[in-house]
Amino acid sequence: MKPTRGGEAYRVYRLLYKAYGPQRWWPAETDYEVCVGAILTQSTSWRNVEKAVLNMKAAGILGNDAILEAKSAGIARLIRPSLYYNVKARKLKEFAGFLGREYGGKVGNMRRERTATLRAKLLSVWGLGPETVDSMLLYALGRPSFVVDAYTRRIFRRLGLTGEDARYDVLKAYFENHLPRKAGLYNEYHALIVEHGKSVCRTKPKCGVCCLRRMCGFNLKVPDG
DNA sequence: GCCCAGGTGGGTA
DNA sequence: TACCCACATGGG
Repeated sequence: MKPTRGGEAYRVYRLLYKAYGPQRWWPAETDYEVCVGAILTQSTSWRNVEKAVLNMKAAGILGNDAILEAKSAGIARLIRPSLYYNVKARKLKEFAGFLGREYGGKVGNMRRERTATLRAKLLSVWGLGPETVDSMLLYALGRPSFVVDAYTRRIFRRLGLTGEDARYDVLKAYFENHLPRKAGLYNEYHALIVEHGKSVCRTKPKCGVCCLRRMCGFNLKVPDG
């Protein structure tokens, strides 16, 4: 199917954009900070991630070499606000080891790789799953790799646009096959989904559908397949 | 007290 | 493949 701006996926995007305006993500100062944040935000609210990132900055360890040199226990203590701090300290070290070995410790050096190749390599790193990897690809490198998260799954299931138990790659393909392959669009779309999800769709609505469905006037069609 | 937060890895059947 | 659980804590 040819990606189009006329489909339901794009229509939902326009509704969200109208409701919340441009989000201009990712909230970070450097590409490296985006990657660190992508790991720290796993199953954690951004507010807590911010505290952890500030602690790392204050301690001067928000860099690849510094993370490699630091002790796991020391990193864990700093990132305590982001939850799961022991496993996340290991994840930061695993990522730093990978980046050091493969790309000289520079996020920018990953740009020489094709997206599919880089995605596969990042997924092979312990602690980096599809959402974390796609966040790095999209927000640190500007690659058009759609990020699927719990909000995405919840909202689009309630809208009836995706299956009840669609797997990550199926949801990702739904967006990438129904939208123009533009990083800027994916960037705003995921950010808008998170904004909507945390502000409105956090609790399960009594009607069982996302409030977006009301915004759409209940006229959304379920796409084929 | 209960539920959830921008997941992921490992174990089991 | 499909579940379950561990990781871990604070705020609504």
